Amino acid sequence: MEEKAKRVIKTRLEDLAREANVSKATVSLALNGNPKVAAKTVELITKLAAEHNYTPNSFARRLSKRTSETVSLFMMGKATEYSGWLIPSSWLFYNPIFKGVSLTLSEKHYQFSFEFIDLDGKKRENNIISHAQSSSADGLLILIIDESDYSFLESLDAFLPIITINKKLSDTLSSFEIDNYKGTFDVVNYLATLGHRKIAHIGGPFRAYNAVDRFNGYVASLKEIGVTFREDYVVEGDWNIESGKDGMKTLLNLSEPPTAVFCANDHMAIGAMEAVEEAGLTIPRDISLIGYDDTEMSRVVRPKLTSVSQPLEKLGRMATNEILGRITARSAPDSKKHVVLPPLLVKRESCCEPSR
Amino acid sequence: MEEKAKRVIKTRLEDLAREANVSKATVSLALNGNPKVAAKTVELITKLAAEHNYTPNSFARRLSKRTSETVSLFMMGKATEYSGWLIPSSWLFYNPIFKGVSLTLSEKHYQFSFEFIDLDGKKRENNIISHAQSSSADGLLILIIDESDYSFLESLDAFLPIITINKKLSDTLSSFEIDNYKGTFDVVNYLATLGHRKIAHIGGPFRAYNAVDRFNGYVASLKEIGVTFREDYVVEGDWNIESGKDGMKTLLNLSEPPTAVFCANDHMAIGAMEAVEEAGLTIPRDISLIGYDDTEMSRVVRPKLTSVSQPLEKLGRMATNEILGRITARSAPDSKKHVVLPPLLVKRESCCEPSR
DNA sequence: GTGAAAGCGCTAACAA
DNA sequence: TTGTTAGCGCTTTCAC
Repeated sequence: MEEKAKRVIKTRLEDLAREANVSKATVSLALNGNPKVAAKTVELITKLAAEHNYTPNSFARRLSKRTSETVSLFMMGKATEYSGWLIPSSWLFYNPIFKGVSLTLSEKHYQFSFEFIDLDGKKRENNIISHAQSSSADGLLILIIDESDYSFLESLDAFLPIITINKKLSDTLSSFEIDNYKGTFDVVNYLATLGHRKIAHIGGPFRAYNAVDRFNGYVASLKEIGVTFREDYVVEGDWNIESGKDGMKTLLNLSEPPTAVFCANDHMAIGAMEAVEEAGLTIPRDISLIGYDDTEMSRVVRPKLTSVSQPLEKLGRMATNEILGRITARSAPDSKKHVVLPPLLVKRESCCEPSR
Repeated sequence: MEEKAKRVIKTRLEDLAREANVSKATVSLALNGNPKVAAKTVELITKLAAEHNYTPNSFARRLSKRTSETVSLFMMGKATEYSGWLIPSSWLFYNPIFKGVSLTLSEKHYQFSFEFIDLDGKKRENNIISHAQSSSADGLLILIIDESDYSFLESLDAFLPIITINKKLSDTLSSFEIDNYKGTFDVVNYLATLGHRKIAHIGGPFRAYNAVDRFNGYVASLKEIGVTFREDYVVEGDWNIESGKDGMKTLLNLSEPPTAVFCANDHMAIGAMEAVEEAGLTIPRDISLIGYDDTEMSRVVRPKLTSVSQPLEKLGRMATNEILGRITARSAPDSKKHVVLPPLLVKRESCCEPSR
């Protein structure tokens, strides 16, 4: 193999044109399904294209059409240790979304680009804009994790379709999320039905929207079932197993420990289990326990963990379809869409009536 | 906001040129660090570029330079139910690789494109070639999962740098993998040291390379410790929890059941645990158990599962760095690289001396 | 040290 | 129905 031959020689539009004895324009039109081209010309060209395994140079096409046929998924969060993409414990949460987005995009022959954007970085605004520019996406899917000032997104949306996932930021920015309130209400209500009144909460880090929403949901649900909120029944974790364990220890040391605890994710619930175990107590007899996310782990621990399952892949697919629609519509829709999908309480073995 | 203003107006090279009172060529050279440009010209242009938040149109540049600054990660497998990308139980295995690749690429300002390639599809060869073309990658990282005929990759490598991950296909194709033989030997040897002779194996689906390698490693290690191989001590699973459970049931029903079983991944090991539990036996007293992959779940089950940890993220990073080197070298290296990284046996609570 | 000009491969008016 | 032509925004000789 000669050194010179190292580059793959791709057939170009021009090659096909020469061979078919037509112009480049005709080939282009034919291949793009323009109805004005004669049927037999189309046939010939298609045949030729197939023979030569022709694929258009996507850069040339995009340069010319001034679109990128790309949508970017930006994951906005603080690049601290706990941030989703960086630690395994959150993969089970992000992966389904990721999968939904990437599969949908590839079905529609769109490129998918993924970027983690660090909110701690200075000039966050410029950061996301330059990311958007360099990925030259036709649309942005923004996965909102942490609380922050996202107001600049609204003006960006005027130029570039934007949809937020996991959190509705404002009326003017379309969003797709899962109903944390319903999820938490189902949890608290289930516990109440079982007879629990002393229901504690181990939350995620309160700079994360999901953590805050689930906490708020917990508080609201408590009110709904007529139980007064106790500050000492709430502890803040960091999504990880260890923090759940610590949280449960704190709760167990209370003069009046809870009979049930609701954790904002499965990992912390599993840590909590360990603490209960180490304290010589058993679940659910002494403490009822509920997690969130319905990860595989919840089915694997003993007792099996009651949890809340979320249609995450569907969320990703729906958001992707919406952004694709916005891109092809090429104008702002009359009204912004705000979709909230319901989660589902999955009852397993970690809850029962209170014994005290 | 006018409808017309919908498109983001990016500053172009030309805009900077006009403002700096130089030609497009100069701006281009200056921005690309060409030493022939006068220092003060460079300074001016850089300042202007920063002010205008200039990023080059990547499509124009790529079209002109005839490179894509993209590397693709192709995941080659059968798109049946169990295929990695499609089921959660394998995410814990693929994610670290994925993460290593994508992070390294983004550090080097390369684009990352990801594609799942279905080996069941007809015209597999064309399939991957057209995928490679349409992603127009400068290099290919190929994650090999299932056994298949990959010989066509070698000729492709002459045009486009290719590196396989997870499996060495041939001498002429660089590869990065983790030593399944060492991993399995450490497992079997550990069990032998404990005094076990009746060591069974629950394998993955035998069309998967990892499953085959771990099985072969098991057989070879048995020989090494002087134990004769028994066919009835091997059962084939499908990586999932349920299949591990079924496998263990089969093993338990043997007239002479094993005292230890080595599972080709953690999920199956956890299924096996369930079967042991249901049979009224306990781990490790009645049966010693070892998994593979060292997923989080292994730390979460009771007893904690002994497993084999693999430097997957590092594997992804190394492979990426190598392909980047190959791309910039722009010629084949003298010799192909074959890197095999060692795994590590992580001892936990699921093994002890045999009681029988 | 800088500029003019050609060209990367494709699309899209506008003509013919 | 098909061809001509002019870009898209950047890089890169080759003159000056």
